[in-house]
Amino acid sequence: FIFQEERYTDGSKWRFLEHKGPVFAPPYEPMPNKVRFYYDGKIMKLSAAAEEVATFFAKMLDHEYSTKDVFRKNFFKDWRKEMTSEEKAIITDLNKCNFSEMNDYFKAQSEARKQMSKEEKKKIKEENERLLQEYGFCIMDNHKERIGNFRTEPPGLFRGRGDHPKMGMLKRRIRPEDIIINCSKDSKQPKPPPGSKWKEVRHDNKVTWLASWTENIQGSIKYIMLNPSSRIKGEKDWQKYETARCLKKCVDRIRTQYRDDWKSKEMRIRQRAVALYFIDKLALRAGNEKEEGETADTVGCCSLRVEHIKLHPKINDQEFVVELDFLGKDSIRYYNKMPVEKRVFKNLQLFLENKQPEDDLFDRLNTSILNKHLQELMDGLTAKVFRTYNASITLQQQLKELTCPDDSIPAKILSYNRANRAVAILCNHQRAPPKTFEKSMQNLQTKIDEKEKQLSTARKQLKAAKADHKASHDEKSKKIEEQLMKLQVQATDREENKQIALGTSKLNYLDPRISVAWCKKYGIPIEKIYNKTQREKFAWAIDMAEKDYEF
DNA sequence: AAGGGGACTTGGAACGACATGT
DNA sequence: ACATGTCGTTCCAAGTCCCCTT
Repeated sequence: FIFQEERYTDGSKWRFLEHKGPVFAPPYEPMPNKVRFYYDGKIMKLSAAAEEVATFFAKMLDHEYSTKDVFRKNFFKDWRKEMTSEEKAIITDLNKCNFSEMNDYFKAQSEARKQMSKEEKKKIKEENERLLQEYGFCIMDNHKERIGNFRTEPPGLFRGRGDHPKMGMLKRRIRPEDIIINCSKDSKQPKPPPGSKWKEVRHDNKVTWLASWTENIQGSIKYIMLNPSSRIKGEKDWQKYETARCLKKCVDRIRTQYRDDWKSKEMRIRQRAVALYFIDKLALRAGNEKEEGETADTVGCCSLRVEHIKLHPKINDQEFVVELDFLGKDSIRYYNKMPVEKRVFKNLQLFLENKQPEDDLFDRLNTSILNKHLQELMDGLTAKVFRTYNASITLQQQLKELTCPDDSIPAKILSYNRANRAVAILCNHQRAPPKTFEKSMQNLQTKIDEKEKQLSTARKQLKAAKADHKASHDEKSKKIEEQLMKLQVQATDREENKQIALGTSKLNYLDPRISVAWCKKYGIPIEKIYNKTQREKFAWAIDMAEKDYEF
């Protein structure tokens, strides 16, 4: 079995680790003299440090970010820290700053890049390939593995998502002195760039990362880790789905228990049981507490507040309807209105009693309490396992329900995408409709119309041919029919997918063995479902799953 | 139990390369 | 050859969960 050979029992992740360290962002290149900055209408030459930060803002001039108050305030504050005392004395108002020549310059640069000749583009591509070959791989135990991100993040302005209090702050440049290297003692250690030193070199084989640094916005640690195709990531992924399959075996018991707990005398147990019901039924995230003012105000299950929920004893013929409306991860809105069991409803009414909108719905619960309880119900069980389990089981059920054995391959793939879509909707994976959506739908419709015309012409010819007892045009009609059907399927698929993002569920929630088995069962080439990168990530599953695999 | 640090997974958008049609 | 749309890749933020300290 592919993972067994290298598993360690003592919690260590590897015995040998060798790599070249990260690639750093290129140094700042000052603006050419002809590109000027104006303050209050007057030309002003900036010091290199101040100019660099100014260019970060200039690059974002066309973005909505740069008009937001918080963004501008944070930027200006951090920018001033980079100025000389002379600059600081003059530049006191961001509204009097004119970055437009810098902005034009970057636009021209990007245009020039597009206009480069084939040879120039090829040269850049080769240089990138060389860098990848040199720095993009490491040796972990006996394998050469691809590194996920071998570059440090370049400096720039922080762009949080949603209403982020830190948007616009300066993300500082990462230097070798910020980097902790992790590798094995007996490996050839990476060399810092000439004239510099690493912050530290350590040999910790209880972790999987190769290098790390502390980022200055939140003070959190960033890592350089392996690519999803690596053994270490694949094995972890496989384990994740095995845990979810474990839940499948005992989910009935757990559901019976939490339904029972809705009647508990203890408030904390009732809250735990209702929260778990939400996590199971609605696939909500756990909802850790967050430090106020440090991040956007978003919530998950355990951190839901009174203001996020409405109870309707009766609404449009339905009883006991719960309305949830809150911002979840990445400030994506979750909105759902659904009937629940009477007991759940009554409990929720109880939890809401005598509370203010900003109070916690589950005031006797947090993720740590919940996960401790889950751990007792099943080894390795945590809140997120429910999302994985419900996503994967939904895919499997939907595939069973939607696939018609006699359908053509495109029609079967539409069924697959619809099953995938059911999961994405469950997990609330939304996207902004693509900017070109309407137009591309129109184009597709034009193609369909043309194809229909072609078909009717071909059919007329066929009739004529038959009347003449000549050779049949039947083949031709069939071919056009097939093309038409393909286009129609494509249109349906695209329309249904307007605001749904399939990628996240496909990559993180759906046991790939379900898809592999489905492909084998219905003779669909795996390339139709997974692209090259995805096939590399899921190599273990492609290797493992037969057509009768059951999640 | 509270709080913070650390390691790892999950997430949508931006970017850029490539395919396709003209 | 060029423009345009599509799709894969990269980016890096934002979650989860565990562990340690107090």
